[in-house]
Amino acid sequence: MDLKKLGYFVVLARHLHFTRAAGTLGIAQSSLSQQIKVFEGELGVRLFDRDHHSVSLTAAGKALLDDGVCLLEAADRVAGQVRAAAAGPVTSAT
Amino acid sequence: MDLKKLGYFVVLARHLHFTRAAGTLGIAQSSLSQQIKVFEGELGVRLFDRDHHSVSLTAAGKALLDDGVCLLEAADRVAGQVRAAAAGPVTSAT
DNA sequence: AAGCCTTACGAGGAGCGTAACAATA
DNA sequence: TATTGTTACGCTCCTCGTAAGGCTT
Repeated sequence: MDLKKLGYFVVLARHLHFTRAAGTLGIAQSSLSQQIKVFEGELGVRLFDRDHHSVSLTAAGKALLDDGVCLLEAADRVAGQVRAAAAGPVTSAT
Repeated sequence: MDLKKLGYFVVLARHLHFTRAAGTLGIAQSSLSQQIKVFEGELGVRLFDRDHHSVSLTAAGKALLDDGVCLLEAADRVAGQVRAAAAGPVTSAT
C-alpha cells in the first residue's frame, strides 16, 4: 500500500477525469494512467471502470475512497505529531 | 510519509539493533542505515540516538513507534477491505 | 476534427548491495 | 580482533514525460 499512489487515486476518484486529475497533481496524464494501473495491480482489484468517455468508481473504488482519505489524513497527522514531539515534548497539558 | 520506510523504522525501533533489524527485513544493514537516515531527513526529526554500541529511541521516535504501528495496521486493513469489497460487496450482514 | 485514455520508449532518481572506514569493548 | 554503525560507489528498478495510437462524439 503506497501512500503516493493512494493520493493519486483519491484525486482521480474525485475528478473522475484523468486529464484534470493529472493537472491537479502536476504530472502528465499518461503517468497518472500508468500509476493507477500499477496501483490496481498491486491491490489486485479494479478501481475504475473506464469507457472511452466516462470514468467511474467500482465498488472497490468507492470503499477505498472513504478509507483512503482517512488513511492519508492519519499519516499526515502522525507526521505532525512526531515533529511536535521532537520540538516540545509536552507531558500532558499546555 | 512513506509506509515502506515507516515499516523499516518500526522493526528497528523494536530491535534497537541495525544488524538484526536488517536481517529481519531481509535487506543489507547498510541499506537500513541509509533508509533510516533518509526517513529522518524527510520528517526533519532525529528518531534514534546512535552511539557506536547502543541504539535508542528519541522522544520523537517513541511517539512515532506508537502511531506508526497503528498506521501500518490501518493501511493493511484498508487494503484487505478493498479486496473484500471487490470480491463480495456484502451490503450489511451475511 | 477534437477530446480522452492507453501503450511505447527513453531519461532521471530512489533503493539496495558490496566494499571500505571509524569507533568501542 | 570482533562487533556495530556509517559512508562511497555502482547497479537495477521504478517513476515520470514525450510521442504515437485507438476509440468516441
